Amino acid sequence: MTTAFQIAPQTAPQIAKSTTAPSTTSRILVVDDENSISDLIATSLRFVGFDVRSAATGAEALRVAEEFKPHALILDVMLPDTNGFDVCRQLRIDGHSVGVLFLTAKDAVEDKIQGLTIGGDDYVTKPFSLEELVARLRALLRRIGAVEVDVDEEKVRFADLELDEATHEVRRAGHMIDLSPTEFLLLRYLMINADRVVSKSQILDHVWQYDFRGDAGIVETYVSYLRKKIDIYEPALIHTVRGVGYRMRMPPKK
Amino acid sequence: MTTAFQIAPQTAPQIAKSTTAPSTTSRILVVDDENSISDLIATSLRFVGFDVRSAATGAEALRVAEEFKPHALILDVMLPDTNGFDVCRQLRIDGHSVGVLFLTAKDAVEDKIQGLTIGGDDYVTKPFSLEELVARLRALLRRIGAVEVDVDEEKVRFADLELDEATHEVRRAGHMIDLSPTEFLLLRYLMINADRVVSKSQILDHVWQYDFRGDAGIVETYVSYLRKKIDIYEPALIHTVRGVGYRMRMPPKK
DNA sequence: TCTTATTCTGGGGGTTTCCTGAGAATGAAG
DNA sequence: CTTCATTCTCAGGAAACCCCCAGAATAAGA
Repeated sequence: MTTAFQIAPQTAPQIAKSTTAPSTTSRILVVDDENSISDLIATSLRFVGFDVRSAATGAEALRVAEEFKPHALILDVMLPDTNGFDVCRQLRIDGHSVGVLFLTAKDAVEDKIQGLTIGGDDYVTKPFSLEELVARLRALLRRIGAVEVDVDEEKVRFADLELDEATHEVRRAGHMIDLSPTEFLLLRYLMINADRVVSKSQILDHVWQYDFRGDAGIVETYVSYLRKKIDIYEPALIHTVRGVGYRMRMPPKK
Repeated sequence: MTTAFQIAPQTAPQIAKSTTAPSTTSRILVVDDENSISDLIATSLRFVGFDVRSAATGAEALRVAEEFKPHALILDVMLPDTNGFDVCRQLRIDGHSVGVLFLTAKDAVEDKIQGLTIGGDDYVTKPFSLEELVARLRALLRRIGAVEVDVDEEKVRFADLELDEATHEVRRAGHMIDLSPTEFLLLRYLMINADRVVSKSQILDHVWQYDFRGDAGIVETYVSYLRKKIDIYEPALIHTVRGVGYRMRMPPKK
């Protein structure tokens, strides 16, 4: 038997964006010395509607920030010249009021990740999934007030489905539905791209960690999980487009 | 330690409060020669809604105070040029009526600290936790009348829980509950962020001393303690959001 | 209809996360 | 010094989670 190893292209774009695109385009500065990572992030963020610049070193970051005036930084704590904390400190001394989303290795020493959540900041461990990164970035921007949002805007809706990004709650027709983190991200991705077909590769690229090497079969499994939780109600919203992917939509009235 | 969706620490309730009482945001001057400390404090205070400036020496503090006219100082007693007491004395000679929150090492000489509280001042020993620092600062501002508050505002409430900041008393449905200091801070943090998910990292960063080197497991332990004291009553209010953090809320209806 | 590719789903194993109890360290109080 | 409260560490077990597999079901094409 043949198992298809699908390593989807990292540039796979998130198609629909107009729905959640920020009203004012926020400027984001990505700082990471690994080009593959910063490109991945930058490309993805651009697609989602952000204004993005990147830097590979702390010094460069400060230079770019000076004239770019970003609303937020995505900042690797491990940099060739300095560490992320010093960059952050220097920036704030210089009077920039930026939010910082730190990138840290999963196994980072405890004392390295101390105090990262102070001042509205947050951190994400590598490897991450793009969906998660973007979600956290949005939350950060809201928190520091870089973009103004009314309470209702923290929710994603489709049909009688309602997904609250702040509380991680999902309801269908008012019923609370309990989802695991991965299920939550998957559902969110489907809802954001509602009425569009998304391929399994796309889903893999956005919902799973960027170093995930398994095959796309896992997506089937998780779609199955989701259906058992949200499509036990009528009508079914998750539809498969054979040979192409999945699509969330209201069933066509026959 | 894991990923965590992160929602605003103290911002929401803070903002909510500021609509009711403090007509003017209080100005705070932070004086400490250790950059990491003063940054930590400044960042945190700014986020909570204060107007903050910092200084690294006594001389600089006096200079900045001259034009900044702070309502309160957070002042390290150990400074490179002088000590905090002299700075304080000088300030008052110059006619400023400020409250002072001294920062002192744990093993500071007792008699130096004696009598600090007479002028409405207070002190906090290093290392401290941000929750405690902010709580003490607020108390100080209230005491010196920099902000006017009605009595009821010293209490934090959620559901049938009531936490009195002034007396350190906690009640659930009228029953007095006895909490240790750490338990109290933890509960307070959870209540202030009620209805939001807070990660273990956030809790660690805010409730524990900034130099704590243990792992986040201790948060689990303390949540466990808290539950045994406050969630023996129905309904349970502390909920865990697996892979994300904890959340205080009324159980979902139905 | 028959064949084949594709998708669905239940089951199982390995891992992670969480909860809790027990006991050691610390520090304050008597 | 002794006692007690508090804090912290550690470890076992339970539960949740994630991933893969393999057979069943389904749709498409011959």
